[in-house]
Amino acid sequence: MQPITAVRGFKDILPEETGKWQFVESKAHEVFTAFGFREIRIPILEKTDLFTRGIGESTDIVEKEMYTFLDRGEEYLTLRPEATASVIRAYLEHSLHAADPVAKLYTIGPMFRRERPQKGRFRQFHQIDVELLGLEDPRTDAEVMLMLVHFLKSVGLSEPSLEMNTLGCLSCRPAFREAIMNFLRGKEERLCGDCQRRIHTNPLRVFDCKNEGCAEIIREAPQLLQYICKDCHDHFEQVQSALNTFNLPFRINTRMVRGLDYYTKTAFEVTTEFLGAQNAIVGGGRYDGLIKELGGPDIPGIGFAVGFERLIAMLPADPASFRHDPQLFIAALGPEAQKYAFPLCNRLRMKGILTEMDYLGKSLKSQMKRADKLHCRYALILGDRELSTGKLELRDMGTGAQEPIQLDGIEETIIDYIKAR
RNA sequence: GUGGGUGUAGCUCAGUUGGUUAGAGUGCCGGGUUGUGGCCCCGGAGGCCGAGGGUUCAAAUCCCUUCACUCACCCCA
Repeated sequence: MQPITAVRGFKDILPEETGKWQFVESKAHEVFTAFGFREIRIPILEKTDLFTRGIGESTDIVEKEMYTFLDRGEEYLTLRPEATASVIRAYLEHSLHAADPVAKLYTIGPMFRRERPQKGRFRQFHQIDVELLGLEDPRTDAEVMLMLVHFLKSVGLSEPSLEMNTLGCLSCRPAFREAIMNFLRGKEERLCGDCQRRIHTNPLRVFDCKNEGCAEIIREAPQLLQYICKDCHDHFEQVQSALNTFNLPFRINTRMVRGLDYYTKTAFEVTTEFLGAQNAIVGGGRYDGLIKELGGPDIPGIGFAVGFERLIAMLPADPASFRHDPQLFIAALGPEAQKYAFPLCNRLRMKGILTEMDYLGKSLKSQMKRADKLHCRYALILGDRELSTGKLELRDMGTGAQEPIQLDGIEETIIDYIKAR
């Protein structure tokens, strides 16, 4: 019988790794809370229409990557491929905009896209998703990017490289799109196959084609900045000047485009060279038309999504700060000592001391080995001899120093020792 | 969806031109005299050599199929 394995592209996160996950999550809560964002938890399953309307029908995500199924022959449901649409759905469904026009929300959880797995890309992956709804002030764009970089630094990335661009808005982008299509017409045969297709689906994507021939052609193409409306232009300038007030380094990348249709004006990314082809660890931008598109009032928004696995992959291997090593190992010898050790062990745990003991009646040597393997800070040696004299041995596993401590009041003594370090 | 690479012990990998009971390191369990971890030494457990078929006296090794993993294209976080 073949054992059952996990589904392709779906990963177990083992105890060895979860320390890092908890660390990153706690930093996210800490930083986002300081900036006035509050957590929202939303379902993993949504009606399919939410994504076809939100993300854009002709995007790759919607066209071929969604886990969609017909629920009991009644309606189509989809495992969410991203979080923004769901957050906005919840925001509208509970009329959060009526209670307060400004909502600052974040959520952390799994997303699902049926792509071919590779380094940094899984079918179930996790995102830290942040959304700021109800403000179109360019300072909020800068503030969100500042918070993002601050968060990345606080988990240990040294110099996150922030790239930014403007994508224009619903009033100026169509004109630009038209200009690009005109420019590319007649040059089809010099473009790669993918780009020939893109001319009709999403001509802006030709800008970030890695094919050299396409890059050469596109170099002479019209630039968005020539077509952008005054409003978008001013917005872009003001975002930059706000970033400069924080001395936040950023690079303008006019070739950056976004894969989701809803983005307008500011778009940004944080990339890394350590992840191979999947180099984006954060993607985000403004989406001033999306809320209206999803049936709500005309409310602006901006947000970003951090690829959790990609971020984790950049963190140092296994610093002690991610681990939860036991503070004490009780090495009990013989049945009498065991009888004493068992309640002591659990009482200490209830006082918050990470305590382990042996249940197999092993030799002292073997118990000490286990204490060492678990990286325990102290070992408490408790045998019949100690029980009769009332003096136990407390061994510091780091230094090897060992000293007698009184059986009376042992819980308090141990707690004092552990807190003193 | 399209290419390339790889599947041998829990993990990382050897395994010659096909040739007896398939190896190492690491991890695990035990031991190196009475009750003390790390280093060292000794012993033990643990493999349908990814799965199925074929060639052959003989297959981990050659051929076919399939599955899985992985990297890249694509796409994106």
